[in-house]
Amino acid sequence: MAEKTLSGRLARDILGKIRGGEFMPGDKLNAQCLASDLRVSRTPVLKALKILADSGIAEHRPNRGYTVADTPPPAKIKDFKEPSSASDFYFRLADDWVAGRISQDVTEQFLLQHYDVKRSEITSTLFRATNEGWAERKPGYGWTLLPVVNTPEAFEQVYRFRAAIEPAALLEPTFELDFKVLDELQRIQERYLDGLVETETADRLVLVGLHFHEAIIKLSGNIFFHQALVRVNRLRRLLEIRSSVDRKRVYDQFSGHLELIGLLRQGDPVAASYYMRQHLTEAAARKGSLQRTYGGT
Amino acid sequence: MAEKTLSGRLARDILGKIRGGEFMPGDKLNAQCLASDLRVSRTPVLKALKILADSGIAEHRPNRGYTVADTPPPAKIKDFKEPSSASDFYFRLADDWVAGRISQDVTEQFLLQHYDVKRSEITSTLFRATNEGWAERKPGYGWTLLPVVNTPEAFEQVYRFRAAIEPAALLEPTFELDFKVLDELQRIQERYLDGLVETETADRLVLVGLHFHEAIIKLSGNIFFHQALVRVNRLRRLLEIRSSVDRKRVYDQFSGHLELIGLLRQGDPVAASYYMRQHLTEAAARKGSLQRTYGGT
DNA sequence: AAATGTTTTTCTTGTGATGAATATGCAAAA
DNA sequence: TTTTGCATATTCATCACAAGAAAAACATTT
Repeated sequence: MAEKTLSGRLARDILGKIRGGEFMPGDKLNAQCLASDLRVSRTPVLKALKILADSGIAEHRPNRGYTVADTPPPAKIKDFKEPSSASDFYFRLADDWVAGRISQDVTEQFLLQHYDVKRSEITSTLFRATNEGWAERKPGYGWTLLPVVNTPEAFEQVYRFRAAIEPAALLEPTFELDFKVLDELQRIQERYLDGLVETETADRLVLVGLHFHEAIIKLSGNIFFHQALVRVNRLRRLLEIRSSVDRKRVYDQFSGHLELIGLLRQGDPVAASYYMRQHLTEAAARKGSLQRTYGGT
Repeated sequence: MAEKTLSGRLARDILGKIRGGEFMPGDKLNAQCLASDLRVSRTPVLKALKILADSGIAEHRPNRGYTVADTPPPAKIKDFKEPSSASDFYFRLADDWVAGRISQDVTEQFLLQHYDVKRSEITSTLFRATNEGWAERKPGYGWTLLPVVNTPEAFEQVYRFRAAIEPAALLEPTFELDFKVLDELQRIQERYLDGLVETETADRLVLVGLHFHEAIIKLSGNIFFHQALVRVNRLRRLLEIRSSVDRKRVYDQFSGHLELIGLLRQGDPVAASYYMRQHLTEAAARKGSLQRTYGGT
């Protein structure tokens, strides 16, 4: 299910709340509360609830609204998956460009013909690519795709940039520990070290790693550090997802994350900052050696 | 003249080349060369040349193309000014938002009715604002404008971020001195210290300051530092242009720039990096005190 | 050949209509 | 009074098509 409509996504979100324990079987699903919580009007929420009711996850009684069903049939639940990023036009375009399958100069018309997408999506994608720094509008018609992120040095440069901002972010005066966030992150890392590293996709492993760093930096309370990191990470996704992942290295990486959480819990941001710098420098060195063999593919 | 068309902008660009000495009176203006130089086809270049010929800046002889006129009438030249940023919808929207003249929640329809712009411009502006971090699409219809950049702390946070990246950028292994750039920057700073500080608009002074830092950081050879700086500077423009400028402080600032150039010329990036950190910390402290009195307006 | 002038083709933007989706207002039920 | 269900009003994406602008192809002159 591709969840193209708002109500479809809302159904997934509400199901997430149910599975996350926010609502227990028999609980009332108040339409107004859900609507303001999800920042939409009641109309799409009601549709979402109807979808859930049709799946047997919720129950509806006239003039009494919806409640969580007592025994949600688990078979239906997998219908509400997240859409995969591989189907995203942005990633397809980036992939084709990095792989050299399309020329440097493209027109919107060309993209319209060669990819099965709407014009609006082409516009927004090119706009986004411009913002990410790998596309540029020509003065007249057409666009130019830039080679920046394509070069092997880009990998190292990203790490050097992160080594400048991430340790600094931990030393911000507005930095504040949020144990709820730390607990959550710790749980995730442990779950992965406990086996998921072997079974999850490479794609997923990279994302979990990125998310860890973003969540930590967000604690700095300085949005500019966080935004900058999110931004370079978007590019990293383009680069790294294509490369294979050495799962042994992922163990080291995730253990390092746990170590960092430990230092933060001890209330020692200076040590944490220092450790973060180390963590990034190591990762950069590994990537560097990987990169040298990677150019040939 | 608003220069809405490509040929209009090309006319301005070509005039710039003439005034910059690239073409002398009597020189031939080869359409093909100009076209590939400006990355467009000959069609809009020819239109631009026609505009210039109509203004008496160029001359046209059938089947011989265009040449620079011997005595370009200076009166006409002021018609080819840059468009002012104040007329830019992006800045008008940002200004109205920061000043509290529009509500947090806006629909595209609302903007369409209250500003005299095309739908496409609204779309791209909101997209840009999203990328700058001060707007966000609601799940259903409408957009939410975010207060982030509005708060007084934003000023300080920007400076702290810059203090993290700018000195680090100067220490990048790929950092390379470009004396042409340094000479140019030095000339500009000196010209301003030599009187322009008093006469130019506050708007302009801020921009010159931003541009200096961006140009220096660009020398690092690491595009991620440069991009991050450009990005936060876009926000600073929104914030600072509204505030008045203390011209005495600008002298200090521009003298500091000259000092920095001096250190770079001596080939001492470590000292330059250290000086940069000082320079930014000072500026932050000044802004901080300014900010405390600024909140009331 | 190379540059210029001219024509043809291609690309993009703007407009308005349409329909689907969302927001909102109101009466009825709890 | 609050919540629900439904009817109505808005909002926005999309489509087709026309007009304008740029690119490319062609013809002509130097």
